[in-house]
Amino acid sequence: MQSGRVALIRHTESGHKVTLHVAGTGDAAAEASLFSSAYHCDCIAMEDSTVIFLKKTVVMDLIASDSEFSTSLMKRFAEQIIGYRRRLELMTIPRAEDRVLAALADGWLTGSVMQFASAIGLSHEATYRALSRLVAKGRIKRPVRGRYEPA
Amino acid sequence: MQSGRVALIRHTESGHKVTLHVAGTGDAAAEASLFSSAYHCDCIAMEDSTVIFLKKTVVMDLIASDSEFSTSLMKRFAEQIIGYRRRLELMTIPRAEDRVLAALADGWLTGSVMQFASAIGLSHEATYRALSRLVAKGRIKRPVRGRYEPA
DNA sequence: TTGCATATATGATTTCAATCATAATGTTGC
DNA sequence: GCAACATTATGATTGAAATCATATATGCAA
Repeated sequence: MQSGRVALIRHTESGHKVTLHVAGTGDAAAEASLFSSAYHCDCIAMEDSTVIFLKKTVVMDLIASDSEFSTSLMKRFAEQIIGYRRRLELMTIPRAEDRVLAALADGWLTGSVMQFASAIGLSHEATYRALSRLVAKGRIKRPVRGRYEPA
Repeated sequence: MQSGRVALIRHTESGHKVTLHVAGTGDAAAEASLFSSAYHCDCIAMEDSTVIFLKKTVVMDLIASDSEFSTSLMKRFAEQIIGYRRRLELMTIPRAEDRVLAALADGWLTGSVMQFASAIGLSHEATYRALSRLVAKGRIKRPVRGRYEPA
C-alpha cells in the first residue's frame, strides 16, 4: 500500500462483521492468501487509498529468489501472528470495560467507535457504555464527541 | 516437533489462560518469536512429546540461504494467520451454543472439554451446557461421557 | 437547505454467560 | 485398593452484555 488505510472484513454466517486485518501505508493486505487458492473476505477502503496489486506468481518468485525480501515478508507474518495472539488475548477479557481499556491502550481505536467495537467483539452499545463509564471514572478522556484518549 | 502435542499458553492479567497455539507432530512452536527478542508465554506438553530445539541463528541462516525452507516456513505462517482469523471469527459468535457448534465443526475439540472451552473463550460450564443442549437438540452426538461428535 | 443515512449516545428490558456449588466419574500415583 | 485430583456434568444465582428503542448530532448528496 502506498497510502491510506484498508480493512479486510469477513461477514460471518450469524450476520456479524469481523475486521480481520487493517493495513496502512507500507503494509500489505491479503499476503496470507498467497498460499491459498481462494479466500473469502472483503477489502474495504477506510480512507482514500492507493494500492499496488501484485501477481501472486511474481511475489512467489521473489520469495524464492530474493532472501532479503523473503526475510522481511516473514517478519511481517510473524508480527501479524503476534498481533493476532494479542487480539485473542483481548477477546478473552470478559468485562467490557476492561476489554475496552486494554484495546484502547493497544491503539485499536483509530477509526470510528463502531469499527472499534467490531474489532474487539463487543456490540457498539456496550462499547459506548464502557467508554462512558471509563470517562466518568477518569480513566480516559473525551476531548470531543466521538474521540477518546488515554487520561 | 517429532511427536506428541504441546500448547503455547499465555496467562492474562485478569488471571485467565489463553491457548495461543497448539503444535502437533511435524509442527513448530514459537516460530513467530523468531523476530522478537522476548516473548512471554508458557509451552505446556499436553501429551508425552519429543521436541527438537533449534538455535534462532541457525533458523535465520536457513531462511536466508535455503529458499525451499523459507517458502515452506512462510506457508506455515500464512496458515497460522488464516487459522487465527478463523478463530477470531469464532470468538465473535455471541451465543455459546452457536460458537460451540462452529468450533466443533472446525475440529477444535481434540483434547478435553476444558481445553476446548479455553480455546474458544467460554467458561467450561457454559461449554458443557451448550454441548448438552446440542445433544438434546440432536445437532451432535455423545457416544460416551466426555466425547462429542457431529450428528 | 433539506432530506437521508450513519455515528454517537443512553435508557429499558431480556437473555444468557459467568460464577459459585455440588456431585459423579475418571485418572494417577502410592 | 484407595486417596487425591482433574474432568465431566448440572443446578442456582447474579451480573452484565445483547438487544430493542429512542434521540441527537453529523456528514453527505440532491
